[in-house]
Amino acid sequence: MTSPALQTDRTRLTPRDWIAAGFRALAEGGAPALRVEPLARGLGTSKGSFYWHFADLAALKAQMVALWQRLAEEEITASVLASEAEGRGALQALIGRISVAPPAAYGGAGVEPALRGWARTEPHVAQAVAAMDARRLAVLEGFFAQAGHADPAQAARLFYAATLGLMELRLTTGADMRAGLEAQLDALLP
Amino acid sequence: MTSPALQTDRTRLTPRDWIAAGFRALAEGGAPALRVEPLARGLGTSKGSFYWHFADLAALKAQMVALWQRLAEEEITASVLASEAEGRGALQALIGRISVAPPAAYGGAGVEPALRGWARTEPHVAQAVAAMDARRLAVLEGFFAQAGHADPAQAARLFYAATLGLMELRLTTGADMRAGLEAQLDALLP
DNA sequence: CGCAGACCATACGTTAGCGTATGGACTCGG
DNA sequence: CCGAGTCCATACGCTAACGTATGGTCTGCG
Repeated sequence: MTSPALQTDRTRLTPRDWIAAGFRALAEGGAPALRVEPLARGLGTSKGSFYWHFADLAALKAQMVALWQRLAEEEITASVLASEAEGRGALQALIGRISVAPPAAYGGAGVEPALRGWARTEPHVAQAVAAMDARRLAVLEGFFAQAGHADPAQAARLFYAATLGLMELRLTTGADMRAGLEAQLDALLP
Repeated sequence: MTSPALQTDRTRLTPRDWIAAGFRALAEGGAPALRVEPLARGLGTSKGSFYWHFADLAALKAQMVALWQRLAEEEITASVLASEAEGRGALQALIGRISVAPPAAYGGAGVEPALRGWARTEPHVAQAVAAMDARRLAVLEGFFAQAGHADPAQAARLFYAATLGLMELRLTTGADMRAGLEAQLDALLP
């Protein structure tokens, strides 16, 4: 990457460090864990650092949402481009991407559900999530149409709903994401 | 019902009133909205009343979780009993129950997603949700087995995941719960 | 070397909420 | 009518966090 020091160099912090810490806290403890002083303690620093890099807590939250939107959007375009395959092959490629826990270094696997929970309290986040849902559904619908499904919109809704649900179930029961998605695809594309 | 005054009689409050208010707040603003003084303001009273009926905030939360467990369990047994039909008929009856927003007067439609979000921060809730997931999956598996599905466990997982996902999507896009569930059933039982 | 700016620590003042304590008010049986 | 119990209001001390203000430290550049 182009960043000189991607993680902490033990002394100076960058805004990205705070954002990464924010995603970790979000995945761990949900939206109420996004507080300045606990984050600072977690990073072994003080809030003086935080308020140097950010105007206030809302600024960090806004940047987190913006980053999530960028990453999720990149996931979509990457999926579209990577799947030169037509029809079913594209969907299987997509499954590979989804089941591998997208955001990786930032956040991790639990970010998406936590962010959806966060959306319940902050309208700004709710709007971002709603927009992303619509976006993803549109792409999925295209895939299912290519694959020759009779009702691509319905199939997209079901596939996406199952994806969200399996994410949830991975947290309570330890459901296997990939196997579930493949089975769902088999059910929808007989 | 057997309750003498189910809602407020404008002066005296009961524990159930506080619990109902708690579910409304939970559905509205998520777990962080479960605070004593805001709840009191919402009920037009003071926290003196709250601490008369409950030892502390944890007590209210515990009773809320307990009540949710009872109601959800009743939903399950009602579903099992109500569906004297075998196989597919039982599942269709179940869809009718699910899509109608179970908890009704308490809470409402948004309670389940909010509670799942709440589970992320409080282990007590997480355990209750995990147990309920396992319980529901077991019942669903039985239904799919009766309906003659080849892999009832997988089908149950997918149907339940789709249900959870459609709940989520109802909040962002205004997805139609019942139609989605019926379509999912068609996909799983060809 | 020495200063300027970037970065962080600390000490405030303020707010929101928790739980307690204490003193009403209202009700009902005697 | 009156006391006992039920239910609520208010005031208090406490804590955690917010955002500000101010000073300290380090680093590179001139």
